[in-house]
Order: sequence, then structure tokens, then C-alpha cells
Amino acid sequence: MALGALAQSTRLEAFRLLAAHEPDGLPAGAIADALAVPQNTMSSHLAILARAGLIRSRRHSRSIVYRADLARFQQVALFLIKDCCGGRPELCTPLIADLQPCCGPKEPADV
Amino acid sequence: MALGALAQSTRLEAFRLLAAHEPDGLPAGAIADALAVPQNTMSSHLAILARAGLIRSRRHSRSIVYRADLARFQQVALFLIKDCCGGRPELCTPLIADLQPCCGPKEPADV
DNA sequence: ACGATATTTCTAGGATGATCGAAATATGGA
DNA sequence: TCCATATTTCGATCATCCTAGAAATATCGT
Repeated sequence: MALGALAQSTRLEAFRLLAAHEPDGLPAGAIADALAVPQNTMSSHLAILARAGLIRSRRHSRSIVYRADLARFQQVALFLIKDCCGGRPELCTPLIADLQPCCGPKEPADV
Repeated sequence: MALGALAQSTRLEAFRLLAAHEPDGLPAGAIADALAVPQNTMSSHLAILARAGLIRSRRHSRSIVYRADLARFQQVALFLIKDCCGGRPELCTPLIADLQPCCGPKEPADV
């Protein structure tokens, strides 16, 4: 399950890091370095995230550069929300309202 | 972690069931029955969901009625989305767009 | 007080997961 | 070809999780 892939602190942080580094991506070693985790340990986590479809890898000479698949992430988040709100718009509406200040297309609405 | 509580099929289904039965809730036995899981097994899962703050329980004579805490769920979903989209509105905007048809405050917008 | 119902807690076995040292694989430069 | 770099795969250990049988707790009706 894709949710399970994100339900682990090291992996969630790795995904966050990759999301923040879109669209350039980050090589495996840099990720392990940034999170202070051994490379082989991080490699396992990256493999799990990749198997869940949340990240992709492409070789770039000696390094393997990972990138977050944001479309897939949106899909997972949507599944979670829609699945749990099933048929009850009034339960999800405040969620959208809270999302607007962060990601709204128009007004920044800070403070 | 609250995400971990939902990253398990039986628990996710239990939460879905409770969300669908808002605001009445459902007694523990009915949940176990609906998902074809032994009562003690379900009890463990419910305890985990409760510890994560995603559900609440109240005794109702002989039964213990569980209810989904939708505010908490919204909080978790928001955390996940905001955390991963950190500072990148353009990544979350399509998420809102996809959410509108399901939970939009105004137009039903079906088909 | 007693028995029946509803649920939890205790306990344990089996499965899965996280971590990491060591070895293996792939790439590029001399 | 040989060595250095970057990453993965293998193997093992330790912890955690899922599951469910059995016993314990709480509530109600009589």
C-alpha cells in the first residue's frame, strides 16, 4: 500500500526532501547524507517508495537520481480523502478551505 | 504516527466504515462483524486508531460505540499534503481541483 | 446475586519490517 | 585494464505488528 510507504519517518522525510527538490531530483547518496542514514539503509527505503510508485530513478552517469512523482502523491492523497469522506461533501469541504491558504491559486492570504 | 494507523487495510476499512456511519457511530461488535474479524482482533485495531486520535469511544449501555473523529482526520490529511508540498503551491493546486467535484461547496458538477 | 451479553486485556506464535556490515554491480577516468 | 566512486543486493539481527485463543471486566435483566 502506498500509504504504508509514507507511514515511516525516514521514508516520509526522504519523500519530502525529494518533493522540495523537484524537478531536479537528488542522487541517492545525497539523500542518505542529508538524512544521516547509511546508504544501504536508504537504498531499501528508496526501493520501497519506488515500488509504491511515489518516486522514480534515473541513472545520471555514476549517480542514480531520484525524483518525487507528485502526480502519484496527489493520487494517493485523493484516494485517502475521497475514500474516507465517501459521499459526504460536508466533511471534506473544510479540508479544501484549509488547503486554500497554502495552495490556493489566487490570494496568498498570509496572516 | 497517525498515518501508520491508517496504513493497514483492516484499520482503514474500519475507519471508512465509521466515517460512513457519522454521526451515529457503530458499536465495536458491529464493526468486527461487518469486516468479518474476531472481536478481540478488532479491539486491538480500534485501540490503535483511538490512540492515534482518529476515533473516539463512548459506552452506551452494554455496547461501546465508536465514532470517527473527522476533524482529526482532516488534520492528518492536511499535514500530509502541506508537508509534502512545502512551499510549492503549483503542486497542490491540482489536488484542490480534483477535490472540488467530490466535496465542492457549490456546484455538484457531476458528468 | 446470578447468568447472559459486549468488549477488553493478557499472552503467545508467526510474519513482516528496519537496520546495517559486507560483498557485489555499474560507471567513469587514467 | 585497473582503480575509485556510487549504489544496490545479500545476509543476519532485533524490534514491531498482526492475529486470535483464553481469561478478565463491565453492564443489563431477572
